[in-house]
Amino acid sequence: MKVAAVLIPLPVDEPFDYVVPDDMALARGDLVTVPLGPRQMTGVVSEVREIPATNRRLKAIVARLDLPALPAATLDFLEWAARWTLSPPGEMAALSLKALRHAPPKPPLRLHRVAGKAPVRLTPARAAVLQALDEGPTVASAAELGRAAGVSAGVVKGLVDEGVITARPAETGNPLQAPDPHHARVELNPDQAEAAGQIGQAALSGEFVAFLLDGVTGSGKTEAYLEAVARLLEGYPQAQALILLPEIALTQAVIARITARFGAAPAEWHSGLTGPRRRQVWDAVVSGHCRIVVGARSALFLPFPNLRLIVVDEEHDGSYKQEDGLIYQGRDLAVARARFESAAVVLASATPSLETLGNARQGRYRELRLTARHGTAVLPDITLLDLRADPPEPQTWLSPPLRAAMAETLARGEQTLLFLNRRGYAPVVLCRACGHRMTAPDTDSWLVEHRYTGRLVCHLTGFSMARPDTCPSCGAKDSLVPVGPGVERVEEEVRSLFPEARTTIFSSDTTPDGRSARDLVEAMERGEIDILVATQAAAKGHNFPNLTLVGVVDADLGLRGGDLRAAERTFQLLMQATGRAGRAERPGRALLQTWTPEHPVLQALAAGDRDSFLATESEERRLAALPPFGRLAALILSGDKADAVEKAAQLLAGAIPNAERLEVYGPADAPLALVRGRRRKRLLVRADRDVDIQAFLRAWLARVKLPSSVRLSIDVDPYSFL
DNA sequence: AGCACGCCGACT
DNA sequence: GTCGGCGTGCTC
Repeated sequence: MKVAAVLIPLPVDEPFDYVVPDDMALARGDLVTVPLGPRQMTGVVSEVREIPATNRRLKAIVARLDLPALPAATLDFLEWAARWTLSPPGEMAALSLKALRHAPPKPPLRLHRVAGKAPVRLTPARAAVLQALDEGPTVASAAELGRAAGVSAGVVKGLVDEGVITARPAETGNPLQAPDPHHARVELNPDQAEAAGQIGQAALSGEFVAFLLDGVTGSGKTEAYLEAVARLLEGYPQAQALILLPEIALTQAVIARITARFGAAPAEWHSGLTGPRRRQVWDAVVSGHCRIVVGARSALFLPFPNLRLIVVDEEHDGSYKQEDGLIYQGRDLAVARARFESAAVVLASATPSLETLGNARQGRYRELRLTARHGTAVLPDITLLDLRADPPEPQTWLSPPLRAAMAETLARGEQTLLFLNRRGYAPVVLCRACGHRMTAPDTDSWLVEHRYTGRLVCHLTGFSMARPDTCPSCGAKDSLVPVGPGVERVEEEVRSLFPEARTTIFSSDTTPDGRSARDLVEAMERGEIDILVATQAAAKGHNFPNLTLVGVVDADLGLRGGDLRAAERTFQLLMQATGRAGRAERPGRALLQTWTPEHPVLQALAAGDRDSFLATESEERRLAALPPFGRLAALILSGDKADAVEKAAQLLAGAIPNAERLEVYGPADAPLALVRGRRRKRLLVRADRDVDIQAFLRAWLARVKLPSSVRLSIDVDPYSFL
């Protein structure tokens, strides 16, 4: 008999076997409906094999879905990714199938008036519809025609039912326009042309090649990789390319540039899409019609049959790391996917991660450097402002030299960006009477005061509460005071210092979606804003020609707390933020306020010396045998009851297998020991680079049976140490 | 993940 | 004497 192993979205580590009905042709990658207890689920066939009739009673596959199978390389990749991240393979595979829950949008209708046929009752609404049809386009949905006539779709449907209007599905063909590689060629400088040539050729070769595309802000990385996409499509028109971006705010700008370059909009893929649109893009990708996809990290799981090029833009960006649910590093999976596809992959950044740089230096990635800055712009002059010498007045955050520089900039009619990577008004709220610090009721994190909403917010869980009048600890009235600055508080200070200036905040609270972010960016580009107070939402990707001063309010922020990548992240963020200044003809400068100007990260920034910073940081990691010179994995145990979590941690700690060149630390309280009412304990594994850390983890976990009241999540290559 | 089975408190 | 709490375990 024939049996199929089917991956279904369950937290189990193996596919389930089902009998293949005799009349069903089935192969690896096919999508099927299978019974699971009382339910039915959609799954992917991982394997079909012939076995002798067995006494194991297996259920049968219900149906093979009438959809293209997952391409072989896609499925190979998904199964590998599950093993790599120690995730259930069915759940990994399900990432590729999420769009199937929706039907694609209904095709528009071709609407015609039937000659000589009048409605039985000509109501005003019906007359409006007929008039709109006579005047307007004839290809539309019933709802669109109704909207044009100012009535509901029901009126249109009534007329169709009565035979006054005929409605046939319009032939739309490919809903996504085909990109034209010749549409709008751009002049490239020699560095860009060299990079585009190498990437394009690699993508055409059908072999796996990884590139680091390393170039300062404004050196034209986007043009270079778009030209590589153009060369690929010229040489191989059926090829598909995937461009990954760290966040939606950036996608609008890149999409506009792709549309301009290729004369057709690429397909977008991110969490903001509607279900039907997702399905439409999914269909177009799996059928091979869709050539260019621009998306967030989840686009990595789309079923491309012909993927030849993956670009990971801003590869150093922390948002490629997925932290909840399935835990993975999107940038690393992108490289793995390219390997399975025999495609080229480009990791692009002005401040590459140490991991990527290490891979380049070891010869695993080819290094392409863009050195020339666009136009006449130069990198800004970076100065450290020692707050010990020039402290701000009490309860203010801008030092006298920074204020003076802002005044000059304003007087010249140029723009200032004040950068502070802290949302809200104040990061901490204290009681003046008893010293109580406001925290979330079920989480070990401080509540951040937001004045715009008048609420205290937990940035970790989203919990919020109205600001109380009395201290919940001692009951004192009006004793709660905000401590420290967030962007809202800095904005308040700026408004009182420069009441005549046009001041705006840019943070995820004020611009929650791509559209509002784009509006704000455009207002900034048109010079309608004098002073922008921004979190990292504004740190990257935008070109503000009249911006000549960047003030970093707290350059020390992020260097505190000391996790593995603190220095690296701070360097990258500040480099991106200061890189905003002086992108057009005017020279820019950046002033960094700090209490520790001697810190190596800040010294490297002030010297504009990225390579020496990276060399120093890299050496420290090498000495400690930490990533990228060693490997890490975190095991987080969580549960409602502290004693159960503690016992499970002891159970795990007692079952550590022997291993060479590998150590286990902990168990210890996770840095945030209480999140959403759940206690958390953490164990950390460090291993040398060539140790198979996944095999070790599997062997370890096989030895213990954890109670179901405690949840274990495994993070191979943890980033956040929360 | 869902969903069922299974042992201990307050109700018709 | 039952209805229902969520702890434990299973789903091919």
